[in-house]
Amino acid sequence: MKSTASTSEKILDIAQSLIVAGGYNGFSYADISAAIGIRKASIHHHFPAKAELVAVLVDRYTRQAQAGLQSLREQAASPADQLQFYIDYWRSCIENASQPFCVCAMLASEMQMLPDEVASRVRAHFQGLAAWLTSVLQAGVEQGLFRLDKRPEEQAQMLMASVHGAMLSARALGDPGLFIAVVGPEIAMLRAA
Amino acid sequence: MKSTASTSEKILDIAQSLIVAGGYNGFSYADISAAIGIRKASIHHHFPAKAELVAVLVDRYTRQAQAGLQSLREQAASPADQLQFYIDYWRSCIENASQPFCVCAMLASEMQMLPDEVASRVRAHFQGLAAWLTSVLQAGVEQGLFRLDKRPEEQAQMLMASVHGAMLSARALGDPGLFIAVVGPEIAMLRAA
DNA sequence: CACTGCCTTCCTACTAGTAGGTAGACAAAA
DNA sequence: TTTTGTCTACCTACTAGTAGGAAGGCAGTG
Repeated sequence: MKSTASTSEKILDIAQSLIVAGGYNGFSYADISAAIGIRKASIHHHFPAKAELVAVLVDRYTRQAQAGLQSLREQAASPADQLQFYIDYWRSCIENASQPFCVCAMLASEMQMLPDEVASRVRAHFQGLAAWLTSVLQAGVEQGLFRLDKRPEEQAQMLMASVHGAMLSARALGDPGLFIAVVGPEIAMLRAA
Repeated sequence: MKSTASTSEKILDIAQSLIVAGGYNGFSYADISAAIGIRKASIHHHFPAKAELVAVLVDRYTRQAQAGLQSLREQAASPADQLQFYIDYWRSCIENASQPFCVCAMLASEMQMLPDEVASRVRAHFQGLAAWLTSVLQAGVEQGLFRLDKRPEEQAQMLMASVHGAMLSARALGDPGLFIAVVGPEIAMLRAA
């Protein structure tokens, strides 16, 4: 089962796991170099500048996320299920301590000192996610599954903040159960009585 | 209105605002040096190592926070008010965009790569805060003000995660209103009907 | 077929600048 | 006089980034 990923993809994979662990300033080209056995200069060949590397990385991440959300909307029967699958995805990531922690949740906390080209992409990711959540909530309301206190856009923002906040808290305190303890009641409240 | 703070305190003040903006790896002795007009070496006189500086900083922050929470418990009449004042403190900080963003919320997201002496202190801060929240919730239950779904310890952890998560989200998305939108319903739910 | 030239990928070797940290001199205060 | 705080001057390790070349694949051309 050899790795068939291209070098650029391997670089992005390693960079992503390093960012998830330590943020934008928490890794260097030397770290990537050591991790995949390639010289620093070769990384610069693929990604001339660090900001560009991370920008491409966030683009890739957003693309994957959007594809996942899209297929979720096509496969899951009801808006309630779609929302539940979304939450469950992160819950299992956190419980298994599997790396795919949300790279944008991490970068978001460093927003203030991110290069513009990165910061704008992180914001774009959140916009895309909020749009998906909004449409799911909207559909749920129309089908009589959800009952919202506020406008779907606002409710989507709140849900997103809860999910990412809970994700950070659960990891920081080393208590995976915290994620579902925070997010669970939040989505339970959306359900129509 | 001259500053009467000692050099060490000025160093800690600047360091704190720098950490809040960019995290542990987001600032250097040179940054502090430039900000308060003192040489790098002089900072090393006060704080030999960076990890030590931040450890002292977190200690100071925790001490201040505990003092604030203590006086809150003495002054505010009911547990419900105490909780409300706590939330309001952060809400006003975020809405005024005044710097006193929680330095531990920031450091928590970098937990994995913090020096041990810093990480343990950040955890200690959260433990202390959780203890305060637990006792407030407990008192509220005894006075018939709150009705909790879970044990007070758990509920306190959840509340803490929500507050810090909402804080990070509100700042990242540049939407201060998000803080109260996320935290508000959370505490409303605690209230006995 | 061989030859040429281009392109991709990776390399060694380097740069300028910054990181955290140290040694020792000096002045003022205790 | 010892202590405290600051300085200049320096160190080593590491940062992102560059220059230039070697090796191989892959056209197209004779």
